[in-house]
Amino acid sequence: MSEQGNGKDGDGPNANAGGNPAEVFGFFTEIGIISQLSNAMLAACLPDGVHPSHFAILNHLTQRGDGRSPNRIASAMQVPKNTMTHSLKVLEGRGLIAVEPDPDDGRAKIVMLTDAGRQFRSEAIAATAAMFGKVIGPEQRDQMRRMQPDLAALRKHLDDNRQT
Amino acid sequence: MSEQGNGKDGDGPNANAGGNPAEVFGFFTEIGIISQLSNAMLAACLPDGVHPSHFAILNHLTQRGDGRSPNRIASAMQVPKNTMTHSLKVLEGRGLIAVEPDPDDGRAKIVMLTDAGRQFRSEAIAATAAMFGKVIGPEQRDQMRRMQPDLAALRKHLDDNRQT
DNA sequence: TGCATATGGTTCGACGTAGAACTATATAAT
DNA sequence: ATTATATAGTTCTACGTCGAACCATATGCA
Repeated sequence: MSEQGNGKDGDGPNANAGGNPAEVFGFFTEIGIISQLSNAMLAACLPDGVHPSHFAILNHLTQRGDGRSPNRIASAMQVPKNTMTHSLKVLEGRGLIAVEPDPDDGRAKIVMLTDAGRQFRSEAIAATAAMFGKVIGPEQRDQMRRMQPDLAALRKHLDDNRQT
Repeated sequence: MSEQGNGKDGDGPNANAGGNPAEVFGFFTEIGIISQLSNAMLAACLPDGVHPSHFAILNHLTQRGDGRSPNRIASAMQVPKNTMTHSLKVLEGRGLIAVEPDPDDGRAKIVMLTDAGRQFRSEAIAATAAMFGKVIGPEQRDQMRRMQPDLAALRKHLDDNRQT
């Protein structure tokens, strides 16, 4: 983002706290743009009414295993539970998941992947990989590999220290 | 995201196109999470009804200069122009910008920052910098600095090669 | 047992985002 | 000059997201 870089605008008592705030600001801006672009690429690979956030749920269930409660899924994806209620209704309506009552807890439910859901995810991943293959070359892959450790560490730090 | 990493699911004809697609997928997932977290931090610093996207517009006008058309701002931020119409109406309603007709083009308008808008942005930046200062330490700053060149290069590449 | 509190999920209302259709002005072609 | 086309903005509608209020069940405590 590049901010002013002259230290003129954010000058509170301890505005830059041991570093240039514009640097941090710019970094997150860059991150946001990449996130937006990659998300758009993913969205372009998904059919009709399936949003990237829906795909992320299928992905999560495949990797971490299904049979979990909506609430657990919601906190794993860091969205409020009412949002999860809505998203699960969409996925259920398309037959990609099945939502059943939890036999051990009268309040809770259990989310199961259907065969259609698993197949849908596989096809979406294939389509996405194909598209990425057109845009991501060896140079980009190297960049990603270089950033990966710092990126993961930063993500973890932010995740642990978030005040929400 | 870590995908399977066994190359079992996305195996179309040329599924991995010279690299592991799960690697790319995981990278973007990490990026998405960081974007979400940093955005949440920013949102927490903004008052009542001002969304990060609104703040981004003020920021853009400050850095790139005001007096531009809504359409130019929209394409710079990569949102559709109807979204920009809505966002500008919010900012105008709060007195942070002024929208005037373009004297040179009967169709177009011109967006100007107001003094209140400039001041609002300064205060928001100060608040954000303060919050970042609490969460971002020297180690994180080093990580960001290390990633910065690759990140910028990747962003530019994706930006140039997007099919939208 | 009975009551307070916590937790899982849903409903409601508000808002940001975006595609499609529309109006108005500008530009190009004939 | 007239007509076709492109561009700037708006409106309409639909959808994802989320805070707040709400209901039902579960748990802790007296």
